[in-house]
Amino acid sequence: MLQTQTLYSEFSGYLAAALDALEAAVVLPGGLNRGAITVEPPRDASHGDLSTNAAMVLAKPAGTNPRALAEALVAELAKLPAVTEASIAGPGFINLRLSDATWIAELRTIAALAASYGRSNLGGGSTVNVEYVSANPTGPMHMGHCRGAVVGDALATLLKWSGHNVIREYYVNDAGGQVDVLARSVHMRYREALGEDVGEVPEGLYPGDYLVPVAQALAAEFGDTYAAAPEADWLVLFRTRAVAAMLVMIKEDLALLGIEHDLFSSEAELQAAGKPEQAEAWLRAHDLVYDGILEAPKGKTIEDWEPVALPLFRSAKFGDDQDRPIKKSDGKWTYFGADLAYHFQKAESADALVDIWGADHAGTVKRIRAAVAALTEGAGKQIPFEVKLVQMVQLLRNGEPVKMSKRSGNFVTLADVVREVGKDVVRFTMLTRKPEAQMDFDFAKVVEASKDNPVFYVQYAHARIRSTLRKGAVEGIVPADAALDRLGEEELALVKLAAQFPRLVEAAAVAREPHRVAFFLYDLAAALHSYWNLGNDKPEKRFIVAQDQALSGARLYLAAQIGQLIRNGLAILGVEAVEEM
RNA sequence: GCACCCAUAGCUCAGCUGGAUAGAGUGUCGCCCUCCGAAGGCGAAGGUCGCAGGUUCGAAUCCUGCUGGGUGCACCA
Repeated sequence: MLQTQTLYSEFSGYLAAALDALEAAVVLPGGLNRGAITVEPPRDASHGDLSTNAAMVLAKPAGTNPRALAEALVAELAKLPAVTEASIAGPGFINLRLSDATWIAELRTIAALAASYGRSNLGGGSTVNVEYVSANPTGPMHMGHCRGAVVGDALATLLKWSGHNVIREYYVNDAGGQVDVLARSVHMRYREALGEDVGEVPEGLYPGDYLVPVAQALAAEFGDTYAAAPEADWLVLFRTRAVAAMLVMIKEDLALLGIEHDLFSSEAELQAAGKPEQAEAWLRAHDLVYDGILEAPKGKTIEDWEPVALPLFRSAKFGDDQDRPIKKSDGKWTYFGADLAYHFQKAESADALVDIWGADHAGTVKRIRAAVAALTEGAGKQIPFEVKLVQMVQLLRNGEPVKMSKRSGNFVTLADVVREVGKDVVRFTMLTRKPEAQMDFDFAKVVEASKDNPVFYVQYAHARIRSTLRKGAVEGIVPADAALDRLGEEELALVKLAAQFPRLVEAAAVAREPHRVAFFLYDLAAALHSYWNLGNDKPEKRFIVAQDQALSGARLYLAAQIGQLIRNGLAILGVEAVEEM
């Protein structure tokens, strides 16, 4: 069940009709651009329930002044049955106050749509490919991957709620030099498993113990066949086995976070299928790839640097520092060379591409965007391609930085952190900051179960609602919609906040910013707690009022819908709504 | 040297893609437990939105230039 009409979009329609009426009456010239018109709640609730800037936006092109136009619009809008008051404020804002019945109707809508309230058809079923995580298959996930994983996953769900078909994709870099290093590392462990004393793990190999079981399995299966054999005999086999084992581990780590991808795309398979060659041929034919000399990198001295001729992509034409090689001097594809073909492949089965990358890859955004734009345009369909850069997370423990170093093998694994603080805390915390801002993740603060901690604050609001409903049930009072007209100002304030959820979800999806949902939930929880606390001093404001079954039923109905809304928001974020705390 | 991100209350951060008197938590100060949950509640103080220009009815938000912090700058991934 999809919700296509929200209260706000409904009023946008009414506004458009009012403008049409003014055009028909020749108060307003036809053909004005209405794109900048908004219908939203005023920042200050005392101004009313809805506000529009239409008069200010249209006054100038219409050759009139905002107040005059606003007066004409107010006259039209005041005719709507849902509008109890229409007024002009400030430079020409039109503020509308809506009848209680309108809000009560919205409350019923929440109840009717339940777990679908907030879904929309904004995306019109178009397919968005969201690529996230894509960690190299050389070891378990570490905390450096965590933020991108959570943000990507929440974004994917958010886009689904907004009416997109979503492909969650993981790009497996199983073709580069680092997986050869992985294979060699496993070979060392393999010799160790056969009884050889390998001593200290040599510099340049992965030292992690997690390779031991892979090596043991190879030793059990093949004995000492490859112990003294030349690398060419075992490299592919060991690499394949190791990558497969690493992917199993990675999927387990992701499962701890509640993340499951639809598609794992292999770089090796992409290359085997000749995709990079096809891309290169097209780019060469359009003079976007040429054989040239790679310039020396600037601002950084490299001892053994010497000029080499390589096939270069003209990324400098698109704002990059210099043109970038798509092949290495040994004839193999560079990461970039394979990656542009990979994105072109993704574009074949999607209407839009979104990549979630760590900020350390920011320098490669321009070249890949330029290459993808050229390739998809060349193929006759322009596919929007966005890269969302997720900034670094600094891990702290009681204010002290926790060191992360993959090379040394003693990095902080994602699994350890999830086991220590829990999936919900990790996910919610990662979503309480806009992705492009750096963040600290302090173990001590994050597990603190108090109001300081947004996760618990939101979950507590839900638990409180559930416990109240349980208590009501014990006393024979259940949510009922018979006396909703008895809900007063304080109760309807909750409904008004709740009613913003659909437009918030849409805006968050358009901006690709799932963190907005987290902040909305925090606000909603605050409003719920605040209403609750009215009951501390005024027993007549409690959800359950002993002498008044009808009123209690109505309030429990409201509570039930707020609870539903919290569940919906948490579902987008991938966080559990708890029954009790 | 260049590119990208960030800069908002003492601290940690929001600010709905240009709207009205810039918000929340925390900290500080003052009150409040016989209570459907006090790990709480109510209230107060606290701001040159880094700086300087520009765009327009209107700027924390957009543009330009600075300052400060972060990240990255071989054919690595």
